[in-house]
Amino acid sequence: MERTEREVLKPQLKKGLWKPEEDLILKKYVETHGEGNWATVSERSGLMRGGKSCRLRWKNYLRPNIKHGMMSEAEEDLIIRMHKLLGNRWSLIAGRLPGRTDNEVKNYWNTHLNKRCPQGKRKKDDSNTTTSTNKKVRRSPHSRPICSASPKNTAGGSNERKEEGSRVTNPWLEETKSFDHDAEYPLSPANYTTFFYDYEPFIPLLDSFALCEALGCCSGEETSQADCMQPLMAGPTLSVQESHLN
DNA sequence: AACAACCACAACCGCTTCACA
DNA sequence: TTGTGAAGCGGTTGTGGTTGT
Repeated sequence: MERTEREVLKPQLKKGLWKPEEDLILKKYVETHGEGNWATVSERSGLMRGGKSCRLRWKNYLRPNIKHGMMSEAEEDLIIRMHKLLGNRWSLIAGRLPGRTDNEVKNYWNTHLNKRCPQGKRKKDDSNTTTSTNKKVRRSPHSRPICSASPKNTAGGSNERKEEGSRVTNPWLEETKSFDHDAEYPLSPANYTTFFYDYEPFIPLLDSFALCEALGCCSGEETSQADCMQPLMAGPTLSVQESHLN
């Protein structure tokens, strides 16, 4: 078996599942030195793991207050509604679920909830979707997410940041202006299987109460939008809604 | 019992964005 | 203003357990 260039360059890095003793080392290291500087963790802690791997392991598994196990019905319901609203923005959704990580939410969606959305389920032979064979190919910004009317981001990148960004134009919206194939759904080119917005800042344009409605958090008795959203604002993020409410 | 198929989740990968020199 | 490393993100793959034949 030929070794890849990466393996030659970093032959010492271990991959695969973490062992309990490795967890212990990482946990002790972070407790002593704090989070951050992940690139140096391997050499300073003695772990034969890459910084990325250490960071992920800490973030998704070892960090205090991480909740493991079954999702409650409330959590599940919130994921569904948030996903409907935000699309595959797992970190944002996870931010609403104390103790849950983006990876966990993402996995839960893909393995449990996605099944309930058959029309959006990816097919292996669907040329519009990303498969193992086209993984390296940069995804078109117009690629559809599964089963959602969502502000899908383009491949990679942190999406919250984009919302705060100064980008004003959106190639997707610009391009749709010239679409003339479907008057009823001007934002939904015919070859896209589901309707969604590909423009992050669309969210602030949402009426707050519409947002509440989508999330089902309004009882009608709240005195303000902030009160209404309060139960969903437990986490540290969701800057979109928060900023919109302020 | 042995094997295959399926499922759930952990981990990896490639990319973008940010912070800072 | 630009370059670079670190961090964060979502998509995808790998692995181990479970179920069916």
